[in-house]
Amino acid sequence: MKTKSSKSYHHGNLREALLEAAELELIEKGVEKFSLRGVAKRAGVSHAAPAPHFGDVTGLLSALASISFKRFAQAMQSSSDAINDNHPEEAKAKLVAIGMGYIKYASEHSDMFDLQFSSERIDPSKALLEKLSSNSYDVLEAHVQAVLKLDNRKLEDEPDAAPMMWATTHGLASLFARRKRNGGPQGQELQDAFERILWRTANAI
Amino acid sequence: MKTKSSKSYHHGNLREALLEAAELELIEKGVEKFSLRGVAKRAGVSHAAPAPHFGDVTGLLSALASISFKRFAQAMQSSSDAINDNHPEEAKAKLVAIGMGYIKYASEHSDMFDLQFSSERIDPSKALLEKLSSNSYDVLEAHVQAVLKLDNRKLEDEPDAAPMMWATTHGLASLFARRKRNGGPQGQELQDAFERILWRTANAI
DNA sequence: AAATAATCTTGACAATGTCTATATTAAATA
DNA sequence: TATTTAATATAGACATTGTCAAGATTATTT
Repeated sequence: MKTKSSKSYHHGNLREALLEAAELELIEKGVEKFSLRGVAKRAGVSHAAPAPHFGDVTGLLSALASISFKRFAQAMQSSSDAINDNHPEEAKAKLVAIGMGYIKYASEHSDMFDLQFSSERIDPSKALLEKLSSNSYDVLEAHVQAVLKLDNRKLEDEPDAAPMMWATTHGLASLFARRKRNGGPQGQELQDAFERILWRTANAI
Repeated sequence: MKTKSSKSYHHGNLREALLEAAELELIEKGVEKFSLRGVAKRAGVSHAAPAPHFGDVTGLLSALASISFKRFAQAMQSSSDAINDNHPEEAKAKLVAIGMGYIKYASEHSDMFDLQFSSERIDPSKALLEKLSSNSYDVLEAHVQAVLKLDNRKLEDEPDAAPMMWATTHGLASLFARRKRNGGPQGQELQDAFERILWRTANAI
């Protein structure tokens, strides 16, 4: 088992090291100023070392976006799990929690979030990316389904319900992430407003 | 009055010519691959000619984003104006039309829309940009106000109403624009679904 | 042990944004 | 009108970037 500090010609764990370096690069420089050479420098390898692992810069960023999608879905799920099971309005509360987890992830990891949803530097047709992207949607859709079930309704009866919830949540998240990036306000009142809006939307589906 | 085809050293109307060239460049290359030198080439001037007019590439793109914001607000307004004044639910129908205009602009001019809302290549603190951005929001807010007035409510009583409508509309628009960019479906059924969702949201404020 | 494949380095190339110096023309001023 | 001043555009240079090709080094397989 090779360690990362080994000075051998072969790194031994370069793929993961590059992904870690890429995340730092993304956080510090942002999506647009993200540089492949900068990543290589961070990892202490030559500028062409990433090629065998990721091809071009799009390949590296797509792999990073895949990681972000995994964490994203996980953040939503754990936000939902934090709702107590004997909550008076459990289903809706969990759906709102999903939305708040969505927003929280977007604001705390705005660069990764941008990479997922609004970057031309990734290739969405990469199989893994498409799958993980739809996984995230499925998490939310499952919670919408649970809410519909309260009234004995099904997803097929209400094809607009999940897209509506997704759109509102995504709109809040991306507008908030943008505002945060531009130095706008981001206090608790705003979070409270988001939660109220999500509740209203959950009640309207 | 100089014509654009004049071969004089001074262009005479370079600022506007560069903005037109920049829009073409943006449409053909996208935000990320947008090149200042490419714009200069299109306009038939040297690569450093844009500098006196816009400073750097951020200056040019910010100016272009300002133009887009103007058209954006105008598209929403004219979409609202197209609703007949004796529509049975005039106020809500106009609000929904605003949303549909929003979505239509995002899908028909997705590159300009991206530039407005999700690009690190513009400087949002440019005075004109901030003003035009809030103008767009004001158009929607005014329509929300008209809807609230139906029940003798005021904007101050319902601080969440306009943000909720904005978020849902923006979410639909940006998710749809992304899907379109990635070659996803974009049929009439989708437009109908958007309209139903906007109606639901308008009824929930 | 030898052959093959994967990994990494080095060097090169074109493209890009921006800076400086300079040329040309327009506008202001005397 | 003549001259000065400012604005506008060009040309050249520079550092940075992504990608490619050739070769060196090491793992892996045969």
